[in-house]
Amino acid sequence: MVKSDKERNKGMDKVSKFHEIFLEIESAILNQTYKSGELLPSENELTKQYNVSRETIRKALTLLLENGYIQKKQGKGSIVLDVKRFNFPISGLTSYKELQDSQNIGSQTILIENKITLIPKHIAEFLKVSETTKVHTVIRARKLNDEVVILDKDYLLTSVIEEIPDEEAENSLYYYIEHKLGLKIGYARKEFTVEPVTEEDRRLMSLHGDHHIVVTRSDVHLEDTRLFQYTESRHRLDKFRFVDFARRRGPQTY
Amino acid sequence: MVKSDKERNKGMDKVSKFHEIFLEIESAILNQTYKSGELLPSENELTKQYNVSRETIRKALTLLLENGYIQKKQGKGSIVLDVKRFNFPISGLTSYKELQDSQNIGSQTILIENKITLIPKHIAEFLKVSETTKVHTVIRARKLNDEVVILDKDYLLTSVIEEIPDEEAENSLYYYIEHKLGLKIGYARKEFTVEPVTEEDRRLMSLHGDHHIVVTRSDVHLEDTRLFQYTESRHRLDKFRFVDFARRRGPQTY
DNA sequence: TAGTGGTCTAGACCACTTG
DNA sequence: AAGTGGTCTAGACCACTAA
Repeated sequence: MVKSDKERNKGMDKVSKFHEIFLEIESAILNQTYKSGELLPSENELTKQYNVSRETIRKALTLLLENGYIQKKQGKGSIVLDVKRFNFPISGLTSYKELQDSQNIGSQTILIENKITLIPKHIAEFLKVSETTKVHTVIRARKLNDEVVILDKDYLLTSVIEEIPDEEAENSLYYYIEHKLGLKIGYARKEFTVEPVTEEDRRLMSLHGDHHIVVTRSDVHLEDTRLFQYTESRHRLDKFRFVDFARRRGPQTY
Repeated sequence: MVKSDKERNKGMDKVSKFHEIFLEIESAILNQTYKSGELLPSENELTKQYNVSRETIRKALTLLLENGYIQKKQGKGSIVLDVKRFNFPISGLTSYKELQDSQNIGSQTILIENKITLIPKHIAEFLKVSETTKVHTVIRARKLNDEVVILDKDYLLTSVIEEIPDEEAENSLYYYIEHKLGLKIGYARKEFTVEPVTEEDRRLMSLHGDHHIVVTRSDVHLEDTRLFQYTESRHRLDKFRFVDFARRRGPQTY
């Protein structure tokens, strides 16, 4: 018996037509079925190919646009951009483990600490939560070629996430949260700065006499806007790289 | 005589209904007319208020969502996020001058160089353009409290931009390009790294014995996808800060 | 169950590009 | 003039939330 779409996609994440079409065209661009510099089929053409309405095609194209795959031009068409040169999207919300997997970098995670504590005072202030809030404090060192180049310090609210097994912390927190707990991650605010190294950095990381370190801080929220995580990720200067695709939001008003 | 919308908006940038509605609601959020944590009126309600169709309201809300103003929740409504804490959008494509204006920081720009040259070899390779390409080389130092903390090196293709008066370079290149030349900036790819300081950095900037510097490189394209600018912006470590709003694109496929 | 947002449609008109 | 993308509509059905 043939399963209906709904049955087949039970528990899946996105089953909308426009998202499916987005994924198909994305693959075709990564495949080079559609080559950089060329035009995609017109919206009317895609409407016929996929047998959907034009607005549905347009939603799919909007996703491609936002993710830097195409540029649209009125009267002309949708031009495929050169996506090969920046084929790993470090931008957006992506965890360390996901990055490693997508880039196949030989690396290793060492779990240094995983315990429940009161939230550190300065973090409570930053997040504007009570100082009596309890959090899982998870500290992990990321090794590359036997050197610790990244130190991740995560604080996860126990009110949202009850338990964190060591095995999960050694693998991927986001995988655990999304796939095992079934929570949906929504958005985050990130801040990048460069700061003097701390005594802890010197103790836990393989710093070659560096005096500074790149620090990224973020507060991560679920889709229902509940705050659940504060992250501080400390990167050795020579191993830090951040790539972003940015679209002009229209001329600013001066 | 009353002017029609089209006449009134001659040469303006966006006159679509959904964009107007976006701007109005954005102001209302910044005004605190809609307060953080509260719900916006429902889509049906907004449909009546603005006398437009629901899809038009939804386009406006999508803009608010992407810019971090709201979070939508099916069955619930659109929740206004706390936007005050991060009220300057460093993310996206924003020029130095625009940032200064929006933050009212007392600062000064010194034009060090503005001349037409052949494109430097390493940049030609990076951009995959011919080494015989001619560019405006614009080098500017950004002073803050009498210290040079940022060094901007811009290379603009003469094939797209014929002339750059010194006065414009001292003000804002983006303002000149968009408002005086009428070109439309589309998108850019940015890369952030930390690198050892060069002899030029030492000569032109007020470095206090720092050994490293934050470097952001980007290639900027027009809306019609033409490449027109390569930028290298060098920031003193203690003056660098980058803030980003990121939305999870849905669980990654492991 | 009523109200919310999420998706989708079929059609319309407009602005822009190219021949 | 023909084809492209940009905007907008009115209506439909679905999935989720809260009472």
